[in-house]
Amino acid sequence: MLIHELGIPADLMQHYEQSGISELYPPQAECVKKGVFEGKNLLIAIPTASGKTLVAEMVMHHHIVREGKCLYIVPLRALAAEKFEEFKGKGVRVGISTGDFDRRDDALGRNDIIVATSEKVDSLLRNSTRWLEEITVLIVDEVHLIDSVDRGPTLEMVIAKMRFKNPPMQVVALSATIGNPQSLAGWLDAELVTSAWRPVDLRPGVFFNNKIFFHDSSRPIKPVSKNYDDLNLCLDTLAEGGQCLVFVSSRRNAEAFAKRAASAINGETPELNELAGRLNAIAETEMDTVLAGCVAKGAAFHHAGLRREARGLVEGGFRRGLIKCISSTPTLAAGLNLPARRVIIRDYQRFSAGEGMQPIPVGEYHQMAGRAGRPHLDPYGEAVLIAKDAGQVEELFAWYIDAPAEDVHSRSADPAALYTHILSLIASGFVKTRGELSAFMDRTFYVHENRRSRLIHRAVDAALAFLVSSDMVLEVGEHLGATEFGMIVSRLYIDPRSAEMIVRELRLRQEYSDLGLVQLICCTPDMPTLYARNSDLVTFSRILEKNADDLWIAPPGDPDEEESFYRSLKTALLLSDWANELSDEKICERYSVGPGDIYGMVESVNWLLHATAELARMFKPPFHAPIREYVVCMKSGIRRELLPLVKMRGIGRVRARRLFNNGITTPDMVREAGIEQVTKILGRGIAEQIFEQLIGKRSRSGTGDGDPVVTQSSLLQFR
DNA sequence: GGCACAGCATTTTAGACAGCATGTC
DNA sequence: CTAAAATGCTGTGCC
Repeated sequence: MLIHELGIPADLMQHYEQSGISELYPPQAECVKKGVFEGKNLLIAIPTASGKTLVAEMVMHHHIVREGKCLYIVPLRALAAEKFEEFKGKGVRVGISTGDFDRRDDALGRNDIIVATSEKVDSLLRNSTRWLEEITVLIVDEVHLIDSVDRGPTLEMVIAKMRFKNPPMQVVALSATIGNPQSLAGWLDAELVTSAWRPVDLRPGVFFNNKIFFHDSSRPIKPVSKNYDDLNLCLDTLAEGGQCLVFVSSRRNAEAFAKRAASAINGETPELNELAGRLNAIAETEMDTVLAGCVAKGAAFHHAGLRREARGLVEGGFRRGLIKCISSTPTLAAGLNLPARRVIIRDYQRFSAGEGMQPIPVGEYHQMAGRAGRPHLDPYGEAVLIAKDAGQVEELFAWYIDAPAEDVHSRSADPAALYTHILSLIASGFVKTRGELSAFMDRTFYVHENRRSRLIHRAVDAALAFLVSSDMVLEVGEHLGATEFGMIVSRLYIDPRSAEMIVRELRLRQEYSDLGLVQLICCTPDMPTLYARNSDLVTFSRILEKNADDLWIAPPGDPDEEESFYRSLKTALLLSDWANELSDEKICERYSVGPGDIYGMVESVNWLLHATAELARMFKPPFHAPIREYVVCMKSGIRRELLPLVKMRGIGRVRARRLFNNGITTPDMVREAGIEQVTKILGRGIAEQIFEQLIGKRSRSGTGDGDPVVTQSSLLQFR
C-alpha cells in the first residue's frame, strides 16, 4: 500500500518521502485496513523493528491535523528521549516528560505530542493534570510489559485510568509478539494486528563445533581462537564487515569479553583513539580506564555500572561504526535501538535470587535477537545462541527459536502492587465509594482475564485495610476519602508502606541524624539496595557498634530479615560516604559498584529524601529543615560546610571543596578574594564564569526581577 | 623454605521508574 | 535457598 492513499497532509507526506518511505510494510497496511485512521483501537503485536513506530506516528499526525492531542507512553527514559528526537522537527510540537528530564514542563500541555514514561503519566494523573483530558489518542509502546511484576500494574492502571477519564479516546497499543494477543486486545476493545513479517531477513541459529546451524542450512566459522567460541563468532562477523552485539549474564562477563575482543581486534584508528580519549577524560575508576582501553582497540562493554556519558559514548561509537563489538548485560536488550549484523546470545541463563540460574524468557530472547540486522544497511541479520554440547543444539532450537511466544498476564492482583494504586484511585478522586472502587477494579486486565476476581478483590480489601489503619484513607460508611496524609503520599508517588515506615520512625525519634535518616530510607520498599556479601559482615559489625547511636533501625531478631537489614545498611553507608565527600573511586572500590550505580542510588535516595522532608513538615516539623539541607548535600555529595558554595552555578563537590580548603567558604568570600585568586584555585574559565554570575546576580536582584514561574505543581488541584 | 598446582570450598550474581527545581568536572 | 562460574584456600609434591 502506498502512503499517498492514506490521506496524510502534504507537508508530512514530504517528511516521510524524504526519509525514503513511500510504501507501507504489510503489517502497517494491515493496520490501515483494521481502521487505525477511523479511530478504532488497535493492538499491534508484531516483531521488533517491523515498523510499529511509523504506524503510531501516522496515527498521531492524523489526530493532530484534526486538532487532537497525543500521549505516547514508553517504559524507559532513554526510549522517551529517543522517541522525542524521532517525532520532533516535523512541524508538530513535541514535549517530553520523565522523572529526570522535563522539557517545557509548564507548557507541556501545549504540545501536540507528549512522550512520557508510564510512571510519569501515573504521577500526572495523580496531580490532576488538566491537559490529560484533552488527549485524543493514547499510544502505549511495549504493552507486553504489563506482565512485569514490578512495573506492570502501573501500566495497567494508567491505561485503565486514562480510558476511564476519557472514554472516546483512541488507544493504539504496540507489543512484541505474544502468545495471547486476543486476550489483551479484548481488554482494550481493540482490533488485532499480528504478523511475523520483518523488513530485514533475520536468521536465527545455534552455534556448535565451529558451525552455526540455521533452520535449513549451516555456516562454518573459522576457529581463530582455540578456547573461545564466542570470540570466533564475533571475529567472523567483523571479517565480513559487520558489527556484533554479545549478550552475557553478568557485568564481569561483559568486561571479560570486551577485553578478549579488544586484544583480538586490536584495530586502533585515530577516531577510536579520540573516542577512548574522551572516555579517559571522564574516567574516575579502574573500570572506566579499562573501558577506554578496550574502546581504543574497537571493542566495548556496556552495563548499568557505567555512567550515563560513558554509555552514550559507547553507543555513539557503535552507531558510527567505530566500535566493532559490544558485550552487554540486558541493559542494551530492552533499551535503545542499536542494531548489529550479528547478535550473539552467549548466556541464555541468568541468576535470579531464590531460583538459581534460570533460562531467560522467550520474549527476552526475541528482544535480543531482534537487534540483528540494520534496516537498509545489512543484507540480513543473524541471531546466534551458543550450545555447550551436541544435544543442546536441538534443545536451544526448541526452547527459543521455534518456541511459541509467551502469554501475557496481569500482575495486578499482587498485594504489594495494590497499596499505591488503591490510594491513588481514592486520593485523585477516581472512586468515592467501595462500590466504585470495586467497579473500577473490574475494568482491569486482571478481571478481564480472570473471570473469578475474588483474588484481586481480597487483595484490594487488604490494601484498603492498611490504608485506613495508617490514616491515609477514611472510610465513613460506604464513602472513601483520602486524608491530607494520604493525598500527600499519593502525590509524592511513594509506596504507602514506605510512607508509613518513615512517619512511624520520624515520630519516634528524639534527635535527628543524617545516617539514621538514610538508613531508614534504605529500609523502605521504594529504595533499591546493594547486594550484601559475606565478607562485608565483619565491617558491618564494627560499624554497627561504632554508630549505634546514630542508626535508627536496629538489627532484626529474626534471622530471615537479616539479609535485607544488611543490604539496607550497606546502601545507607555508601550514600553516607558519598555525602561525606569520599571520592567516586574509593566508593566504587569499597562497595564493589560502578560509577553508574552511585548515580542511580543517589537519584533514588534523593527522591525519597525529598518525600521524607515533606512528610516531616507534617509530622515532625523540627526535622524538616535539616532534612531539606541534607537533600542538597546528598544531591551534590558534599558536607554541610560546602552548602553556600554549591549554590553557585558551575560549582559541584570537587570545586567547592577546593575553594573551601583555600579558606573561601561563601560566595561573598569568593567575591572578596577576587578573580585572580580564584583563577589560581579553579582555573581561568571557571573563575570567569563564577564572577560573571556573581556580578549578574547583584544587578538583577537590584532590578527586582523575579516573575513567578507557573509550573505544573502550582496548578495542583485538590478535591 | 618457597613455589606451582591440583582439588576442593566459598563467593558472587541484570536492570531502572518516581519528586522538585535548575546546572557537575 | 536455587546453580554456574570465578575466585579463594589448603595441601601436596617438587626443587
